[in-house]
Amino acid sequence: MVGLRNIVDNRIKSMLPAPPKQGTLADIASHRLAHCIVTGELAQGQKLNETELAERFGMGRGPLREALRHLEGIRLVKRIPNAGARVVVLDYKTMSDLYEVREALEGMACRIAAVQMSDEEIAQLGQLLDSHEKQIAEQGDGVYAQSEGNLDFHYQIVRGSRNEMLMYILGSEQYQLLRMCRYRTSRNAQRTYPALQQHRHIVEALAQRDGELAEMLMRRHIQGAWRSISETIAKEEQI
Amino acid sequence: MVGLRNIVDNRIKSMLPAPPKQGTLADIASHRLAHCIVTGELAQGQKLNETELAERFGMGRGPLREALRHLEGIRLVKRIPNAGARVVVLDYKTMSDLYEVREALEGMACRIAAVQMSDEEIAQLGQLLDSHEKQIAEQGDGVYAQSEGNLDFHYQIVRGSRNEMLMYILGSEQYQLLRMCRYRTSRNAQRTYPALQQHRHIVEALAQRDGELAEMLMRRHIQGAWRSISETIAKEEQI
DNA sequence: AATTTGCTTTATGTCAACAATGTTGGCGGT
DNA sequence: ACCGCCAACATTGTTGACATAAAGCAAATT
Repeated sequence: MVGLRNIVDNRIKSMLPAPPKQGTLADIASHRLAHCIVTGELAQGQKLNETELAERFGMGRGPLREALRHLEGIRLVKRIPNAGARVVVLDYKTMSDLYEVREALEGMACRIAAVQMSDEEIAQLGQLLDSHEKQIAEQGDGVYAQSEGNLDFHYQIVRGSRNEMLMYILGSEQYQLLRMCRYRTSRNAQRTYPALQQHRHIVEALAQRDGELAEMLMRRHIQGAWRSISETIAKEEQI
Repeated sequence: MVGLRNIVDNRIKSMLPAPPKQGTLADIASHRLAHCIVTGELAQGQKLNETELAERFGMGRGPLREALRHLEGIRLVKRIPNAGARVVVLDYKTMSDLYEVREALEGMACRIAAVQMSDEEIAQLGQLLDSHEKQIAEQGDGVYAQSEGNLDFHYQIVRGSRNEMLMYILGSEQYQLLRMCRYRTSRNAQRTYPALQQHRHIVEALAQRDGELAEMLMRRHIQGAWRSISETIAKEEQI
C-alpha cells in the first residue's frame, strides 16, 4: 500500500511553485509546511507549534515564524495574534466558492488559450490526453481520475493563456490545497472516462480556435467536477 | 493643495483589509508598508532596506522581516534570497493580465449578485450612485472618476456575490495596488460620466434579477476602463 | 458545588549579537 | 584603457536569550 499515496505525492510535488532545495531556511520551511498541508500530513485546523516545528526542521524559531507569515499571506494558515497559527480549514462553503472562482478563471483561460496557444502546444495537449488514456487502461480508473494528469492538463491550458496573474493564482498553494481535497474526495471515480472525453472536446475546440466553445466546455467540465465532489462530500457527511 | 491626495488616501485606507492599530509589530509594519506601497510613498521597484525600515518604524528587524514575508505572500514585494526585498513593479503586461482576471471575476460576481443580493441591498447600491452623482456635480469630474466611490460600488457588488474567496481576492492589497495605478492614470477623467451611466445600467440589471445582462454590462464596463487606462499609459510613455 | 482569584506554565512576541552572503571600490596585470 | 581579482564594507540570514501575554490549574471564598 505504498503506491497510491506516493504517486500522488510526487505528482503534487511536481506542480508546486518550485522545489527550492537551496535558499533561506524560511523558504525551505515554507515549502515543507505547504507540502505537509497539501498532502494532509498536517490536518486542517491543526495547531502549529513554533518551537516544535522549528526543532523538527532543525532551525531556529525565527525562520520558521517567517515561513508562517508567508503561508499566512498565501492563505494556507490562519494566524491569531498571541495565540498562534493553525492550518486553514476548507469547509463546504469555502470549496464551493473556490470552484466558482475556478470556473470563471479557467473558463477565461480557455477562451484566451484558443487564441494564444501555438498549434504545436495544442498538439502536445492532445498527446498528453493520449498518455492519460493509456494510463487509465493500464492502471484502472481510480488512480488517474481527478488527481494527477488532470492537473497537468488544466495547468497547461492556463499556461496557454499567457496570463501571469492567472498562472500564479492557479499555481499557488491555496489551489494545491483545493486539489488535495479534490483528490481526497474522488476515490469513487466514475467520472474518469467522461472527464477524459470532456478534455478531448476542449482540445478540439482549441484546435479549431473556437474560444467561446472552449470556454463553455471548460466551465461545464468544472461544474461537473464540483457536482461530483459535492455529492461525495454529502455522502461522507451522512456517515 | 492638500485636498486631493488626502481624500484619496482616506478612501483607499477605508478599503484596506482592516486597520489593526493594535496587534503584533509585524502586523503593524505589514499594514504600514502596504499603505506606503499602495499610495505610492514607496515607489515601484524600490529597495526595502530592513535596518532602515525597522528603525523608521521603531522596531527590531525581526518583526519587520516577518512583515516582508507576509507582503511577499500577497505579492506586494518581491524577495531575492540574500539580496533583499523590493516593491513589486506593475508593468503594462501585469496590469493587462490583472484587468483580464478582474473582468472574469467581477463579471461572475455580478451574475451571482443578481441572484443573491436582497432588494434592499440593490436599493442601497442605487443610493450610492445618487451620492456619486451629487459628488460629481459638486466637485467636478476629475476628483471622483475612477478612484473613490467606484471602489465602493464594485466592492459592494462583490460582497453581494457572497463569495468569500472573491471578496478576499478583490480586497487584497494586490488589488489595492492595481487601484493605485488606476488612480494615478486616471486624472484625465473624461470617462467619469459614462462610467456612472454604466454603473446605473448594472444596477438596473441587478434589480431585474438579470444576471446574464449584469455580467455582460460589468465586463464591458471593465473593458472600457482598461482601454482608457492603457491609452493613458501609452500617452505617458510617449512623453 | 460552583465561581473566581491568583499563580504557574506554556507559547508567542521581541530584541540584540553573531554568521554568512553580496556588493563596492581599488589594485595590478594584460 | 579594460578586465579580473581581492579586500573592506554593507546587508541579509540565523540564533539564543529575554519579555509578555494567553491558557491551565489549584485553592480559597461564596
